[in-house]
Amino acid sequence: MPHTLDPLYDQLLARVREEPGSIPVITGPTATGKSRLALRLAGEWGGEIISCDAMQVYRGFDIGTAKPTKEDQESIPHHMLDILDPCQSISVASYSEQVHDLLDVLLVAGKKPVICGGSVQYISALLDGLEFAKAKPDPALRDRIDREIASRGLAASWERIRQLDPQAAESIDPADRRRIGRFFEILELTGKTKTEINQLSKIRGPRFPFQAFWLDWQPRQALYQAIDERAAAMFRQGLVEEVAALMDRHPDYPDCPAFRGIGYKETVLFLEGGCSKEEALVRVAQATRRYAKRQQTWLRRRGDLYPLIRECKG
RNA sequence: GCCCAGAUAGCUCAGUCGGUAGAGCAACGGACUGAAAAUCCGUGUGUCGACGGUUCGAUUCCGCCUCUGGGCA
Repeated sequence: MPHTLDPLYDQLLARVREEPGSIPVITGPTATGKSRLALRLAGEWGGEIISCDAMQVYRGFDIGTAKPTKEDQESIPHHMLDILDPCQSISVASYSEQVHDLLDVLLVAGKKPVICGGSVQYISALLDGLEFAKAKPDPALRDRIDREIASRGLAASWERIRQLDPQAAESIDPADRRRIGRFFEILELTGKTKTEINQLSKIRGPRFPFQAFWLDWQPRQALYQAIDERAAAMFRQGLVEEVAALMDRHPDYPDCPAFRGIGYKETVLFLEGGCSKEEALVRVAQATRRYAKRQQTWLRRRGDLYPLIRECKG
């Protein structure tokens, strides 16, 4: 099992020492060992960890999100964990705002932050210094727009985007309900097209001197194996019990974003009698593998990440 | 031992009234600007179980063999 992270840690440390003023950012697909690396770095430095994970923000969602343990959190201060109830939602914009504010505070206090997590869109927003324009989503509006799209038809809705904003139409697939909806949401909220809004949310470059690392395993098959093992371990550690308790506490769980996380939606399905426990495990592992792949796709196109690759043989 | 049904992509299967084949899932690649662990797009050559026969031509029809499932002894 992964005790071979030592050489990678040495690389990490060496790079970090070369740029003393920088803020290390450790990212990569799930189950690669990011947290361990971050913990060790922060431990050695007396630093504090800022989690970059869209699911670990939820209180009570521990096993399925592979949240750092109580002991880890006691030994090293962690931020951005357990800040929301499962029915609240988080977004790139609010995440990056909060982290920017947090970084200001920590740096003034002379702390050494280490950012760590696999929510690559959030990481990207930080590294690029995206400024999000005021187009704050509104659930009621969203609901109404969804209904309108349903009655008008997806194709017709997309066609309307093409007329209003040809440039946006190019990056929105005609079958992408979510983005088509978001387009009209932005339009109603701001009176502007998506392209206009994106120009306002321009990339101004990072606000802090980040130094980003991409932790990954080679070949991908090895990572998949680790993912399968971790999924099984989550069930052994009591994922089902955790989810059952959370469902009890939140009767409106079907509408809560946290219950849509990997490991949670499958376990909910099992608890509702929709599949066997074995089937649920298979699905969790599968969804996690797909997720890891999407994370890699995202990271691959960035040119500013220092790779920390664990080569797995046999 | 006999009878029946199968054997086709990594998996589950469809199909070719004889002109060498296609779905779902997986896998792989990609997109992403306030839901992102989300949402969505693209990619299908595989001794069509083995050997023989019929045929211009067999994965398809026939024979035989092997294996699998079921039934009868």
